[in-house]
Amino acid sequence: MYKILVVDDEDNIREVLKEYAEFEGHEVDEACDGMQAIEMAKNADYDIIIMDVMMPRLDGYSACKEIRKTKQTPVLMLSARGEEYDKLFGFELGIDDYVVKPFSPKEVMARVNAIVKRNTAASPTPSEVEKFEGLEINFTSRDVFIDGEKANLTPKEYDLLFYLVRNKNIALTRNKLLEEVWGYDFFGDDRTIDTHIKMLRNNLGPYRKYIVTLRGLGYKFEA
Amino acid sequence: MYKILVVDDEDNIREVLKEYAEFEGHEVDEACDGMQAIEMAKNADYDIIIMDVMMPRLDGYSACKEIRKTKQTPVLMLSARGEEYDKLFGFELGIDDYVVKPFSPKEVMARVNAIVKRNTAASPTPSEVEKFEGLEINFTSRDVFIDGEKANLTPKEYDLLFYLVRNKNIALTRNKLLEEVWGYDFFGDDRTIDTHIKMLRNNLGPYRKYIVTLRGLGYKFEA
DNA sequence: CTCCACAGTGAGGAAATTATGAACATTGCA
DNA sequence: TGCAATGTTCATAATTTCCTCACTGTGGAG
Repeated sequence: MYKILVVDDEDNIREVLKEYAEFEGHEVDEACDGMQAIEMAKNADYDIIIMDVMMPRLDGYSACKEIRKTKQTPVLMLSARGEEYDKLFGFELGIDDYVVKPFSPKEVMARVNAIVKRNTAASPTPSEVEKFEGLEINFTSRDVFIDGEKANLTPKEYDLLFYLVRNKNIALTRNKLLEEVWGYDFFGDDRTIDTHIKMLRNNLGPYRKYIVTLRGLGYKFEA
Repeated sequence: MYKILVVDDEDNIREVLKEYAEFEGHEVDEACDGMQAIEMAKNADYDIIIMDVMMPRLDGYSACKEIRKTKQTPVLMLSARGEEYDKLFGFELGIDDYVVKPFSPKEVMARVNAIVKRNTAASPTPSEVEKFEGLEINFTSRDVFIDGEKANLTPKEYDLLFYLVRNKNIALTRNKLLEEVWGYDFFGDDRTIDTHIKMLRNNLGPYRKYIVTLRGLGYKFEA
């Protein structure tokens, strides 16, 4: 899912792009002109900005130039035919790509995907880590360390722990856990959860205290 | 000055591009089809390859795929109208951009400049050699040394190892591996991965320990 | 204090997953 | 074309993990 800013003064173009992008599961904000675009781009982190060249108040190139002063957000330009000079100009400004009107939303989204992919591929995935005293959980490498020592959890134990931690301080019913960790199609014994909780607790050593039993309800990871 | 390889079966297109590029001070080689392009791309380091999609003997996509196995040379595709699906396909293959025929040489050169600029500016030389004890991996020369001795890996084994190492300490699912190493269009058996992991491990000798099995998930290179 | 519904535990067979070897298919090349 | 190397599939073996179940422990309502 990307966060996309669509900037165009024509309502129907914004609408078409927004619809298509949301259909693909992205989140879309809109702006009507360059000034508004600058404002919005500064206040939020977009994965990409799709912007028209010709707009009232402030054109796309100037807006791009201004935005680039503070953010490296990739920009895909929409331009009318016969603006070749401007295109060249655009690349120098650091525009990532442009599409000539009229375009198909499909083509635009294909380019959006290409650009964002290119942009994010370069950064080496910061590992996601949670720490609670000597209990360290690394979601990226799928490691759990207890006082510096690597715990040897089974797949279900990992899944269960990860789910509990991702939802820390939230009361989780047995049903919820079964559904989320075991899958909606699991129709097994309730004791199954208890058993895995037991194993998990054993594996967590002194940090078993974080897993709290909620009598009559389920469990909770309390941090 | 860039070193450019122009690949197209139509003489006049090659000629026009060559002329324009040389006018801008670049050095241009030519190839008439995919096979020839692969050959030339392997024997020289181009800053960019401009390649037609439709060609006799071997099409542009296949050639691109093949070239990308050994080199990271950026590729700009030339395609005829009405190949929208292929465009999408192209981006997934790692094509950097494409231009739809008929195009103006000026537009093509603008994109060439943008791509080469992007490629040389954005990449702060990711370390091309990785070492783990006596296991040395050279991404550039595609060599693997084990205690100073060169390992004789098959192409797939290289690909797999390189991908694992490039994503070291990240839990990789089987699907992810299939998608990234085999390609999204591979619809084969999951056990295929296991087999290659096995061979890779055998080839790594004492350093097989770096490849960790994540039961229920996939594998990980743990350094 | 007693009861009892609910939680914790231990163990073994069932089930799932991975490792491996070999057959088979494909590719590249002489 | 035929050989050699590589890649894929598949059946089987080797592991590991999961689940069930009977039993024990326990908190708190009454």
